[in-house]
Amino acid sequence: MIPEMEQNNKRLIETLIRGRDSTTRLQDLLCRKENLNGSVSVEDLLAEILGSFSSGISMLNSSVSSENHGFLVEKMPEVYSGKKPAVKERRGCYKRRRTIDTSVITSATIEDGFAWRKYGQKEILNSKSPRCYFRCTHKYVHGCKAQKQVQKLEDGSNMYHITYLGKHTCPSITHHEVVLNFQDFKNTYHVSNSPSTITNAHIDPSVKQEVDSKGQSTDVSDIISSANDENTSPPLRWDEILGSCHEGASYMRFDHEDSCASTSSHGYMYMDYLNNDDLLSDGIGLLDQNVFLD
DNA sequence: ACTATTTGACCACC
DNA sequence: GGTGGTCAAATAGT
Repeated sequence: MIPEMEQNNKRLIETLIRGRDSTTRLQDLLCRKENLNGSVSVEDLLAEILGSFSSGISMLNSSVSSENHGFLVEKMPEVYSGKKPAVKERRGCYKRRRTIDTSVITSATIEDGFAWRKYGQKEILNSKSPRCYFRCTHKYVHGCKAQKQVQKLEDGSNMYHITYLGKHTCPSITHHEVVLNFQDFKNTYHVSNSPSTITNAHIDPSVKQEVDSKGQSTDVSDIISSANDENTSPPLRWDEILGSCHEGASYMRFDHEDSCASTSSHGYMYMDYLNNDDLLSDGIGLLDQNVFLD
């Protein structure tokens, strides 16, 4: 990797870590107020944010530390080709991977911005929660070998233990993906005092794809745009939101306005993951994670 | 019709 | 032989 790029990535990681730590402190403060008036759990929202930070940091860390520039190149053991058995009788005849690039994180959400397809679920000995197995949606299209395993923690924290195996090699995923996701997140973020319920929303994949293709990057500390409604607070800076406690902010909302295309959308990103205790047993794959286009 | 998920079976590894 | 990772037929969803 180019030293300057690596330096920027390290700075970004530090920024993400700082944001995560600030959110943790905010979580500690807000949790004492015990959900005074909300049907929406502030704790859940904060846990979601923390999960996003953790995932991003983890992915960036693995990317920075890789000699192969992140997701682009990966060495896989010869024994695991990923090819289907030639004949039906050979079903299940494969070699286990033993030396593979893995990273492990604990996150409040299974969402990480990549497109996954669930291919298996297994009850694990001495574990109440099953382990779910995911592969990259683009496995057969682009030969992407990325996989992940997800298992819910048993400590009642609604956290997930996520193991990533291999790296994304599919063309739609680039090293900058995480940064751009983060930027998209940042550019469309504002805080409102209005009461509301959490619903689910997804950014239009085509819009996202277009943003990705621009490959542009801006300073994380840029002023956050504000697509206001009548109850919206004054525009806040990203570092103001996550670097300090914003008193009175009762929920967080995303508005998506695409400056490149003539489309816009708004809503609450990924917010309905956390309140669903049955995600794992019912199939995490039910979630719409197909963010990228083939 | 096509794609994604579920789930029982198969098989490598310990 | 037990456990965990993967396959693939059946099923569900769009």
